[in-house]
Formats: sequence, C-alpha cells, structure tokens
Amino acid sequence: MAGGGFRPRLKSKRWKIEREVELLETWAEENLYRFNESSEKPIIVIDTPPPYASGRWHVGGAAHYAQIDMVARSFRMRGYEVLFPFGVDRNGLPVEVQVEKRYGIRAHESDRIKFEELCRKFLDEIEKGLLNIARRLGLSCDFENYYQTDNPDYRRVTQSTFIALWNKGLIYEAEYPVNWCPSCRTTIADAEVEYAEKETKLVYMRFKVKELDKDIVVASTRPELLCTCAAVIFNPEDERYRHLEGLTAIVPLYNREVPILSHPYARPEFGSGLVMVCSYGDKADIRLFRELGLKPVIAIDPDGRMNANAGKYQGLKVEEARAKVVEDLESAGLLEKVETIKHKTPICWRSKDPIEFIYVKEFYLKQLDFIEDLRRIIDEMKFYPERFKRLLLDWVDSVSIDWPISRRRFYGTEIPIWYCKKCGKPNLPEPGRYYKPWMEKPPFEKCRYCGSTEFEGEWRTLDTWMDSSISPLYVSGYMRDDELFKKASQSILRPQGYEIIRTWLYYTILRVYQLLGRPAFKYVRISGMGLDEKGEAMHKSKGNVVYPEPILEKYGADAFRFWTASEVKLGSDYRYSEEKVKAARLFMTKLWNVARFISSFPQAERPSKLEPLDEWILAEANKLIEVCEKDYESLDFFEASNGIKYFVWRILADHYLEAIKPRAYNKDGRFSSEAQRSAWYTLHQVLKTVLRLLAPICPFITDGIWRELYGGTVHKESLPEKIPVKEELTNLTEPFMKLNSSIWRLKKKLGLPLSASLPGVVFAPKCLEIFVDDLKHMHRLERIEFRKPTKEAEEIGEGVYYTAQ
RNA sequence: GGGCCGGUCGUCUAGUCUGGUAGGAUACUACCCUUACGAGGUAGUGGUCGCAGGUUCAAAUCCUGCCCGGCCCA
Repeated sequence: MAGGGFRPRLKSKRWKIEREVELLETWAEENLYRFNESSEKPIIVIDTPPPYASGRWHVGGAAHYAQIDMVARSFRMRGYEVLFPFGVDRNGLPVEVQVEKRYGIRAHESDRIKFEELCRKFLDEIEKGLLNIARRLGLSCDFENYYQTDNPDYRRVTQSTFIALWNKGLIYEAEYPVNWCPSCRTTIADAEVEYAEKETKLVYMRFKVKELDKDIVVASTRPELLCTCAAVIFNPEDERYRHLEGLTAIVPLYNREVPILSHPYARPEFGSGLVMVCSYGDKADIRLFRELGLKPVIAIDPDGRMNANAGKYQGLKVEEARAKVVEDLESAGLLEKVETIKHKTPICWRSKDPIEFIYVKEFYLKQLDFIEDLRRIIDEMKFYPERFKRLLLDWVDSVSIDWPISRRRFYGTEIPIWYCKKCGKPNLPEPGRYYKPWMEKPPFEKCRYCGSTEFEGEWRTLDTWMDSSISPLYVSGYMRDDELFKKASQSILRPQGYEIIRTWLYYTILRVYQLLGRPAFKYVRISGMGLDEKGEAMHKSKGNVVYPEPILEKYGADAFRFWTASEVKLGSDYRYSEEKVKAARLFMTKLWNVARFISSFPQAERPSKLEPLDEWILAEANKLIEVCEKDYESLDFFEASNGIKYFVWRILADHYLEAIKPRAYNKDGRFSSEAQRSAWYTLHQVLKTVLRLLAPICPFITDGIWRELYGGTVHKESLPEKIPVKEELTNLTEPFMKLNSSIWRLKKKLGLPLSASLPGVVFAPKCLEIFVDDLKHMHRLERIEFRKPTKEAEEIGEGVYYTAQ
C-alpha cells in the first residue's frame, strides 16, 4: 500500500444539507426509533411538552425540542428503551382567542358546534406546521402515533381523572372572589395571573369623619370602587392617624358610613397613609375583608361593567366609571389631587387585560391539603439543574387558595356533570368514555338523589391545565395500556422551561400525587428561554420573532442542533444568533473533512503494539468519552458539544492528523507496515468514537458518515467504551501542541513554507522523545534532540529551543 | 420590599463551587498555498473580569456593601 493510491471514500468536499432530508426518509423506512414495549432494557419515558397549537415555533422553541431529542437519543445510546412520544396541546383559551380574532366573532355569541369546528380547523393548520418542523429537526419521536389533547381518547382520560378525584371528595363547588378576566369572560387561576407595570392615577379623595368636624384624605387607584368601600385603614404605627381609631368615615358621593381601623397593611409612605378597603380592588382587599370581618359588596359584572351597586355609574365599563367618579368628585369639591404613579397591575396571561376580582361560583380542586405532601415528594425527584427545585418549592409555599378548575369557555374538555332539573344536584357518569354534557343525553336514567329523569348538562369546560397535567400518565399508558403503565410509569423524565414551573410542572405533580400517591417524575430537566440576538424574549407583538425554517434550510438541522447544544449550560437563557449557527455549520464541514481524510485509509485490526502518538490520541479520546458521559448523565450537552468540537478541531485535526500523515501515507516506506497500520487503526477508532459521542447532538452527519464508512446506523450503537491505553499520555498533550506551534512559528519567521525542511537543531522537552519518529517527519526536521539546549540555541517556545548550527 | 439569575477583549461567552499566568468563538490584521478541508491553515492585535472596601503571600473566583440588567414573588 506504500507509495500512494489513497482516495477518500467520502467524495464530496462538504456535508450536503439535502442528505439530511434523505436520511429522514431512511430513518422512517427503517422505523429506527420505534419504541419496543417488550424490550428487556430499562425504560425511560420522556414527557415531551405538547407544544400549544396556537402559533408556530420560533428558534427558541425549536431549540428546546432539539435538546429534548438529544436527551432521548443519549438515553437510547446509554442502553435505555426510550418512549419518546410527541403530542400537541390543542385545548383551551388561546385558540379560542385566535379564532375569535380571525373570524371576528365572539365565542359566547356563536353556535358552539360551529365554533368548535372553526377551532379544530385552525388547530389542524398550525399542527401541520409544527409536525413538519419537528420532523425536519430530526426528532426521534414516533410521529405515526402522536397524540392530541383534544381528541376523544385524551379527553376521556381527563374526564376520568376528574370523576376519580370527585369521588375522592377532592373537588367542590364554591363561590369565592376569583381572578376574573372580563375580556375572556372566565375565571383564571393564580398561576395564570401576570403582573405588568402600568401607569395609573392615584386619586386623593376627601372623606368626612362623622365624629369630628374634619376631613381626611384617602388615596386609591380604584376610585370607582368607592361604592364598595367597607372600611378605611391606617398603619398602627402612624402617629398622624392614631386619633381616628374607632371613628367613622363617610364615603364621598355615596354618603355611607364605614369604620376607621388600624391595620399593618396600610403603608404610611404610600399616598396619604389612609387606605380604603374595597371589594375587591386587589388580592390584599380579599384578605382584609376576611381578616376584618367586613361584608363585601360586588359592583363589577362579569363583562367588566359596573352594576346596580354602583348607583348612577351602572352600565359603565370600569375605566369609564373611574373617569366619571373622578369628575364627579372634582365638581363636588371632594378631590384633593391626582398623582400619576407606576403600579403593578395583575393582568390575564392570555389577553393581557387587567383582571378583576369578582364572586363567581366555580369548581375547585383541593390543593391546600396537599402542600406538606407535595413538599415531601418534590424532594424525591431529581432536578437538573438542582436550583430549580427551590423555585418550585417556593411556589408551593405561596399557594393560598384551592385551584379553580372550571372555565366559562368552550374549546376544552367538558366537565362531565348533569344536573337534576328537579333537585339540582350534580350527577356524574361512570368513567370510561368522553362525555359532552352540553349536547348529549346523560348515560343514566334517573337522578341518584331524587329519582327524577330530567337533566341539564353542564356547559363549562375544564382549565386546560387539567388536561396538560396528566400528560405523563397518558403517554405512559394510564387507562390505556396497563402492561406498559406498570413498567413505564415510575421512570418518567419531564423536560420543560422554567417559565411554566408553577403551572405545568406544579399541576402535574399535584394531580399525579392525588391520583396515584407518588411522585410524577424521576427526573426533571429545566431549561432556559430562547432570546433574540439582543437578549430579549421573542414576542410576536415586539416583532422580534425569528423562525427556524429558513435557518434549517440554509445551515441544516445538525448545525442548528449543534448551536443549541453548545450555546449555554442547561438552565441558562440562550440568545439566538445566526453567526453562531454559521459557526456550527463550519464545524460540520470540518468534521466531514476529517472523516473524509480518514476515509482514505483502510480499517485495520489493532496491531500488537500501538505507536506512542496513536496511543496518545486514544488517551485523549478516552478523556473526551468521560466528559461526554458525565454531561449526558446530567442531561446537558454543553460540555459534550464543546469538548467534541475542541477535540476534533484543535487536537485531532490540527495536531494528530498533521503528525501522522507521513506515516499513514508512508509514501517512501520509511515506516514499518505495522506502524502504518497502527495509524490506520487509530484513525478509524477515533472517528468511530467521535461519531458515536456526537450522534445524540448531530444525528444526521454522524449517521451519514457512519453508513457510508461502516455500514448500519450509528443510532443503534451504544456510547463508546474507553480503549485501554496509558491514560497518563494526556500529560503530553500540552507540550506536544506547544512544540508544534513553536516550529510552525519559527518556519514562518524564517520565511519557510511549512512543507520545507528545517536545517538546524530543535531541542524539545525530554518527555516528547517517544514521539520522535512522527515529529521528525511531520516537521521535516534534520535533527531533533531531547536534552539541554546548547548555549547558542534560542528559545522559540516554552521549553523549545532552536539553533541553525 | 423579598428571592433567584446575570454583569469578563468591539460582540457573544468559558472560568467563580474547589483562590495561583484570564480560555474560546466571532470580528479585525499579516502571512501560508502543507496530497481532508480557503466554507482551510499559521501567527498576531485586542481585557484595570460592574463599582468600593475586606480576607489572603496571592482574588474574576471567598466575604461585606453598593450600582446596573433580567426573571419570579409580595
């Protein structure tokens, strides 16, 4: 074989992006990622976040799913049977809002059956796009069996869990003040409330004190709630108002008498230090009414208008009433002044409109009773990174009311209840099928309480988190495949972003605990958010959304995936940057060409004795294996991807490949055939190691190379095992690389091309003597000595000397 | 007001747990044309590590206070 004739088996000079699409087809044909239920391997279930089908994925979303796929693939290569389902979340308010917008209709005024159809049509369109991009990213899910949270089977399971919890006595109906979104016309849970800093007017109003012939000034941002004012409070420490304790204030415009009390909630420095307590301006009001034993008056209707309790303001919207009240106070001489302040206002997470607190009868799921248990079982789950466990526990600690689970909306899982027309009591069906009480006859004849036969079906739906919070149960076979459920349900991994810890994660843990009495997850993996190039969250309204499709087309899915793996450590927010995807693409080219070079040489058996340099690169490869294993075990890809890149580019390509070229080609037979075969063996060994380590991150190029050079698919391989070599050889890496750099620098200084021979003597560190043959030919050295340099020798690098004589 | 995360070459970041020459990517400059790769290679320019104190022989790293940005909770 000496003397040339080496041609790369990989022909193209570059990894072609079209090959990715071909490989997708190959994988599909080969059913490569099918879950084998009867496998003997340990099972891991990945509770993939079902993306919400109300919009397209931006690069952050796509990156997140690519990472989850890396988790799935790395588990597969670590010897697990991986159940990696793909689901689409299609329930709930967001889609209704979009459909209302698109068709200019209001759900409350539309025919429900038609409205449902419009929602489904809209969802189908969006879903198609989601599935396309998910496939194109190379997600190794079983796309033939993806689930939808609005299909009858999923809704059947949601309803069954509702019925089960009802039978356990965990669900009750009650009339409490709730967070109410007037524009969505529904109750929302605390977890769905956001806060926005808004400019608000702080209105200073004059109240008369009945017992004294004197006015007091009360400041409020909600003057329209004067009609509900039930008390005026001041801070007990506040000297200014101590004398008012127990007196009576007279509410302006309404002339109602209310007590003046002291309570620490009033902050002396805010406004005048006097606060009016209304039902209900904010959450604190709710608490104060309860603590002070006040009687609430409700003045706002579900559609956000003032009712009869507001007197002359009846029928006005909240903002209109506010302006009118201020006007009237002014003309009555009761307005002291108005200040503009910044104020955190609670808003609805979907409509972004301010929420109100009104009395509504809703169904509640008990959660306060479970706080202690939740704390305990959360502690049993393993979090990556660990710090996010704290975040969840903090949320658990802040839960203060039970979870309102009924929604006055339409596109969701129906609450499976029929009310007896005679006695009004709720009758629930047996679990087992999907019920639509608003349009179906009940599956029973008589009321179980009074025996009457006339029923009225419940029209409301469930909070969509009632559906989402059973996703791990659904995918692991709960109520669908008992065999699978038994094997799989205690080994579930939840990957998700930190922004839905208090919703999806919290609710799932609560629900699974209530249903099964055990932790929902073994592992929880929490990732950061994808931001734009400036580091800001992407929002349609901000116009800074970047979509992944053109990027995948331009740079390929592997480059995109490599970018997301190597950008930041797990848990940190990551910025999208086209420059970085481009850089990842360059690495794909580099890897391809490394493989292309290696593909010039035949695969050889391990020779009885490896050349020292070959053993050294294998020792470095072993180190890389360790780094990757550790990273994959912690469900992260940052260290692995960067380690692989550094190894392939900076160590393997720059130093090892350059060093062994003379020996691998062995053009004039200066090396023994055994030494040559040692290089051949090592080259392929190292390439195979790299391909297997990188396969979870870049499944296309690694499989492309593997199939062409080694046959079969890399995706059926395990992660590589270390090859037994002397590990301490890695101590030579730094001196070896420094020596090479020194000589390259020297040749440059002397104006010699790198291919020229070097006439003088190089003095190198003693430890590198074992590489002498390779070093000589690599740099075309006349003489290299591993001893103390002579006096004339000049230092050309750390520990490296040269003299022309 | 409280909690968490972050502030490091022009830009994006690693290093902080476990103190010891601040590493990479990108951009920029010069050179090379070496039988895998010019979508390469080699070499180079560029940093008072947010600010002020403290501990230490030694601080990007540990401690205290402050400033700025983001997120979450009151």
